[in-house]
Amino acid sequence: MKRKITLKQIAKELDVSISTVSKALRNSVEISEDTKQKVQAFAKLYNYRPNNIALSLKNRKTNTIGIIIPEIVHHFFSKVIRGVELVANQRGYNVIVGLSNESFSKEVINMQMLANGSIDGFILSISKETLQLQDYHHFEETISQGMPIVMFDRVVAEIECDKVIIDDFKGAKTAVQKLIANGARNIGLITTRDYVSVGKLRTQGYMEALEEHGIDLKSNLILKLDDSKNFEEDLEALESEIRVLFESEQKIDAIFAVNELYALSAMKVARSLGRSIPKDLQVIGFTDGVLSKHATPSMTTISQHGQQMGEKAAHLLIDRLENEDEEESYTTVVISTDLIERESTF
Amino acid sequence: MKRKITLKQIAKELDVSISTVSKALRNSVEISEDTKQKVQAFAKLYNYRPNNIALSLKNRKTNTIGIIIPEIVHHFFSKVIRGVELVANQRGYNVIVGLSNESFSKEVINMQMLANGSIDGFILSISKETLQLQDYHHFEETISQGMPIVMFDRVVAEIECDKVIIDDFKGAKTAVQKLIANGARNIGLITTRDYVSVGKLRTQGYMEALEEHGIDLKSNLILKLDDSKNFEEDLEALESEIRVLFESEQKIDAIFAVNELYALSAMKVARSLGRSIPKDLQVIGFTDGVLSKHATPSMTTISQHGQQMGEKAAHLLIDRLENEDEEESYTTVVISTDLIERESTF
DNA sequence: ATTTGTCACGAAAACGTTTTCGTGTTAAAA
DNA sequence: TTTTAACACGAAAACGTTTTCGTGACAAAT
Repeated sequence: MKRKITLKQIAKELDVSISTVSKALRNSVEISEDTKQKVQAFAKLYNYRPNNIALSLKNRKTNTIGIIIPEIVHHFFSKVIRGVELVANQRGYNVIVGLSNESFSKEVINMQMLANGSIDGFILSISKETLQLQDYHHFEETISQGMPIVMFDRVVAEIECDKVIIDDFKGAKTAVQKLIANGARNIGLITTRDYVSVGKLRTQGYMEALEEHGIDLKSNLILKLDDSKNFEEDLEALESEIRVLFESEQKIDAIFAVNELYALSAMKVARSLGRSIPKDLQVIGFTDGVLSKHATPSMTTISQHGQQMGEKAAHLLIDRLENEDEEESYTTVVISTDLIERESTF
Repeated sequence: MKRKITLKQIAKELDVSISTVSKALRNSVEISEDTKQKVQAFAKLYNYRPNNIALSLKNRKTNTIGIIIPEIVHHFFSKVIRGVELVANQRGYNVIVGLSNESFSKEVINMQMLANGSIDGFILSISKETLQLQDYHHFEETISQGMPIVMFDRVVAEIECDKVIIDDFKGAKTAVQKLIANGARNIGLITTRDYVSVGKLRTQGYMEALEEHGIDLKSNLILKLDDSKNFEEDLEALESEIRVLFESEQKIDAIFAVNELYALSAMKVARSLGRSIPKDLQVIGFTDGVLSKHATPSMTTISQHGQQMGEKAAHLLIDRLENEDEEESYTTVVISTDLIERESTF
């Protein structure tokens, strides 16, 4: 139950000044070999470690980065955290997490809690509610106080900062092109309402792929779901919406879904309607998830490379932190997606 | 790019002392109404917030808790984090995460990084390697320095601290009892080697359930997998081990698996061998996961209630932090498991 | 004998707070 | 008029570091 030992205690014990102890421990030339040895031995014995908080205060630098995400129980986001933690640790930083739970106010509060000196910079992905409200003042405020932000995945053009995204447009287009190449002509799209930028871009990718192949866009084949509903908790609702799509559009021969759950549910519903996958219906999802991999049949997906995004975001942030002044220009890094072919397509 | 404003700056600007500003902001009776108003208005205008680091140093309290887990890309652990974050935030604490990646040395290093003043206490689940090495000196050291630890899920009797666990023994027993009640008599067990405590307990629960029903334990029905292999990356290996079990023990009519992946793979292999679920084979897994829920057929499981564990752990830790002195007795909280019946059993 | 220089160390400031303890001013009580 | 009390505020210490700038002792150079 002994408290951690401090410089002051070592100094008193050895009958030298605090400064001498500090210098001795950092091997300063100002201190005689004798004293150094004495101090270092004592410090080792008592397992002295400099107090981080004191250092943070003195250096005005915490060596800690804050990450704010909408949800942690989510394969993609936890992969991002893993990436961030990995490079943060490598480069001597800690990671402190805040969850916005997709709520604007929790996002704001969490940022305020951390922005008061606890961290040196943010890595974040914007909550759905914030995207809907389009209220970004907390980001602007943070940045104007000299605290850098790196946004990933869900970003927004209005805020100038470093960003790490995937090419949602191109990824979606690739997926749909694949379906077309495999012979599909009536490709359904299961997507969300448009306020989340990534959903919008994926929808556009879908449309462009169709157009390039001279396939008319049929709005009946597009199912726009209200993403504010928590379908994870109410699979019934999700599946019944999808069922309606399949029943009213019998000729659908492929599905592109903007996330894993939608794609999986589409497979499930299709099978329950007696359609076999991929023979009668090919499916591609957009995700990084575990469901696609372990589903039966396993699902072809567009991978998001969450960990890589996290790593890149961390590097961007730390680079900026450690090159004060430097160039003021912000970069947007695009992580390329991959088409992971599995059993739900030919 | 203006730095955050400090008490000192406000004081200079308003031509009063730092103490006056501090007191005015905290509504001290020592300060006249006039001055209070003036100071508070100014502070509001410049969006003053006390610097957390300075407060931490002064109060010798960071209001931050550290959580060390073996892996974040894992449904159970991310649910625990969510629980921890939830109550931590409610009670005014931040959460800083460290990942041990199942490695002893990373666990030690991570704890050292955080123990030097960055946090007030730990919540952690022990890495596999640490459990194997049985080297717990870093926990003892941390505790002896007056920093409380709460362990969850993977705990160890040697260390005295608060713990949050589930009743692995009883959960497993319940699962097997259910299978027996459903008519199964040749129940296979898919488990891990014994060094991870939870695996051992679940295995014991399996055995006791059999014994109570007078069913002989046949060691041929038990598949012990080497958990150091990363089966998530090598499904083939996992499935082929399970296939061997099924092929050599044709009479198996039920499977109890100690985690989600094993259970799911068992279902997959069984189906590929032409057996239908649950008619020919019933399956119960032990988990909190998303795979069980979304599998086809969906899987009956013993739930671990990860979020609840996280919440409880956070409460235990914060209670201890805020009731210094108090009772020195440590408690072990057992979170009850539930049998979640789905389609893989009758 | 005086100056110069090196050596080894200590004092103090600074980071941003909170809090204890004065202290000068004014009004009320003796 | 003198003592007391309330009032409103400031100085300073403390939390644990690092770093700048002295400074006293002693040896070498003049």
